[in-house]
Amino acid sequence: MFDPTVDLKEQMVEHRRTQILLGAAKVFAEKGYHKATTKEIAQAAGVSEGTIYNYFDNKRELLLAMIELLALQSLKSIINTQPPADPKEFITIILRDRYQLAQERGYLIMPILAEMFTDAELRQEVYQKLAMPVAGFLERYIQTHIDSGMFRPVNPVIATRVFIGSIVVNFAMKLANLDARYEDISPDALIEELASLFMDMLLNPERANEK
Amino acid sequence: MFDPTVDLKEQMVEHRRTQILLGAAKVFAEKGYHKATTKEIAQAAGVSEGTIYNYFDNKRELLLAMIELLALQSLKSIINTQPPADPKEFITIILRDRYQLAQERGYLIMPILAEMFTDAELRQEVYQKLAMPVAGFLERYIQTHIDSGMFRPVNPVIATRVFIGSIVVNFAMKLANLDARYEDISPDALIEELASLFMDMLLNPERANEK
Amino acid sequence: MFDPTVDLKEQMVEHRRTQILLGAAKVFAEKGYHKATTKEIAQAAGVSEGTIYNYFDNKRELLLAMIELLALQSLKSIINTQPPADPKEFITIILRDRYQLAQERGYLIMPILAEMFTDAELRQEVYQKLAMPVAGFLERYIQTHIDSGMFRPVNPVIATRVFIGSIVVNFAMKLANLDARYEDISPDALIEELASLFMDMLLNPERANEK
Amino acid sequence: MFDPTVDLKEQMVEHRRTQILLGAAKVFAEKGYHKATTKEIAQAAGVSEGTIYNYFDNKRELLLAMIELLALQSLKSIINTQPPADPKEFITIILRDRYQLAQERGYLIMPILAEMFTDAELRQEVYQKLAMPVAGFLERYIQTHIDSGMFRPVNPVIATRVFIGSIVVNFAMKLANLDARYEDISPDALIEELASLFMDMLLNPERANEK
DNA sequence: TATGAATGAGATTTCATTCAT
DNA sequence: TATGAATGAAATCTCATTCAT
Repeated sequence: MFDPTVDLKEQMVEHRRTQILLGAAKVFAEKGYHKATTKEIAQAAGVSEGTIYNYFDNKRELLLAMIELLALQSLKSIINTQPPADPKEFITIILRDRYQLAQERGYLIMPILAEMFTDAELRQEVYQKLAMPVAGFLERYIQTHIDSGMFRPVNPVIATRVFIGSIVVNFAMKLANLDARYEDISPDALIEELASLFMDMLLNPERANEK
Repeated sequence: MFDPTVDLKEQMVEHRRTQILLGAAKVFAEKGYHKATTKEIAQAAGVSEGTIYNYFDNKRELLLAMIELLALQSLKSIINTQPPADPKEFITIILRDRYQLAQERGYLIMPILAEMFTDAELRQEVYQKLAMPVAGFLERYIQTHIDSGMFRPVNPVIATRVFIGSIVVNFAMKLANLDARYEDISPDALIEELASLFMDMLLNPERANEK
Repeated sequence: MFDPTVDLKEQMVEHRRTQILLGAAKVFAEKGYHKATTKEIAQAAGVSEGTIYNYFDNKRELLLAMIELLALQSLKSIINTQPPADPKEFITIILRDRYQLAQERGYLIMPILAEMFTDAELRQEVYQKLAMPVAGFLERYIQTHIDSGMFRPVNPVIATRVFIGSIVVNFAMKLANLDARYEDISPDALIEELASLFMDMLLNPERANEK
Repeated sequence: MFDPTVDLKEQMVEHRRTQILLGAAKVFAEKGYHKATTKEIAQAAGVSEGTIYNYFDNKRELLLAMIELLALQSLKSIINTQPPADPKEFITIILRDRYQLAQERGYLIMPILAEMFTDAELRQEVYQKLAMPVAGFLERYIQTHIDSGMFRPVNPVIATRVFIGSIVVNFAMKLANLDARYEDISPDALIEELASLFMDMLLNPERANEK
């Protein structure tokens, strides 16, 4: 039996969840998870405190649900890209994409990162859902190019984390206003420099001559 | 006039502060800053709750004081080292030293890192006191070797953050048991791989021939 | 648009505020402001501790709100009275009214008076809201009768405070069981004696002959 | 056996008590009894916290002891005065004396008065030791003059409290900066007005002619 | 289902008092 | 006797969660 009201209902529930989640994200970003109160979240989401508990078991579930939300947005862009043949060009595309994501959604990820350091379960969750999909994609890309002889025989797992750590720290520096010298580096210049460094790190010098 | 009791008293005060700080560090590491209660901290430190407030103005000061404690321990080893002539050897020494620090004092830094994402003032504090001293040292080292022609003309500020980001993420992976594949990589192998990657990234290929 | 629920809600809020305020008054009267705990106040008001803070920002606001409550009750009776022509009769009415107020609401004013000696802001508040309305009324009354020649040309500001000080101290003596001799003076006798004293103080002897 | 050291010791003990008491008075006056901490009192008195407890059982004893101190200073001047024959002159002397006392030692009496409203035992203590000696003296003075026919046959107990209440409230107004109009009344003018009011209240009009 | 007032456990912090030196 | 560090009970206030409407 086909019951269209079920779908409609599900849609409405999903819509409410997202509405609450976005309210929570806003407040988490401003105050951090612990200092955000459910009252503030309710206000930001435009619902009452009680309603939050109709859609989420407790405050922590809001944080966990935000991971899924982020994962969705984080992967959408990166995975579907058809990699260009030139690795530097590809890395530049990825850097641009991640920089944009950091700029637009950085506030969403900050409270999650903060809690990761304390909460082992959350750590697992974030690693599985947010980090691994991207990391795995990069690992495979590196491995492929090692096999083809274009990249040096580096450890792709480690090299991927070098890549991730480098961009996380550098983009954080650029966006957090902690070091005045980053103000003099344009986003494009930063991306170009990082891409160059990675290329020098990865490209097989023997093959480079062929080019 | 020489008054030895002043020194003695100061020593005792310092000792008590450290005792309380270590208790706080223990509980912060286990539960995170926000979920750590002053009652637990007092227990862990072996003092009463009231005593904490004879040495620190409030709970947050415990976190701030931990930064100083860490900064002291963090810098002691790295700065006083007389860099060997071979850059790879030098970087390996640094990596080994940081790995040991991460292993031994990682638990101290986790709650601080967590709060950094929420607390802008703490962010500044950590950057000034913990990050910059090490980063500045590396920046100067890189600059010197660029000037001598041994390193490529990279941006030393960015390259330093690549370095820091890479080791933070890789050491975190190794120590946090998040990815099973890191169990198969020995600390030495990890350090060797990272050193190699950095060398490839930094060494001037033209000068490399001279060697 | 007419929305009767707004009024209803406001009424309920007002009712709860009063309920809590009366609980606080009870405990303040018994123990004084500082020794009264929010736990006791909550019990006396029949609500939980948390509920107090849904209606008042902090403990001190309870004290401040009590001033308004008192001011309302204190003024209601005195101002609306149409003064009789005979001053002694009028003063007797006022004394009776104040005596009754002291008897019935004295416990409300004691903790406020106590805090006045410490808290400059409260002092201002009480003077503006409690003392001045009554004092101003008396001052004007005295001035009018000076102008008409019935009262001597006394300073009405000072005379009013003589009046107020006299009845505060005498009624306090009568009600506080501090001096056994006041037990032998009936309220009516006390009021009559005070009225006589004030009349002797204020009446113009030259006009008195006319009578 | 005569032992001069006992006296010396007692003197030193008395001196220390007074030293501590004056420190307490200072802090009580600034912050009120409840907000004054023993640490502050110790500092103000120039002793350690522990030492306070060698001379007083607890914080409250400091307040009780201050009553004795005040009683001593309060009575010294008033009782030993040989009353002049003219009542107005006498009352003026008393008013001047009390005004000076209020100015100089008002800060000592404020915290005591504050606690009186809460603490029944203190109320008794203050009434017996501070109020009654002065009140009794006035009562006897009034009674004597009633007997001699110079004063009306007023109730001396009540009239005395009228007197006390009047000067307490008026002097408080003058000294507390609560009412701007008191700034325009000089102390002498205030005393003169009060003396006149009391004379009108008390003097027997029949005898007044004799004068 | 939505509301938001009520709850009360629990957190931080203060401070009078004690007591070993 | 003087000290002042240590104590820990107790106080105020917050806030996630519940539940009657």
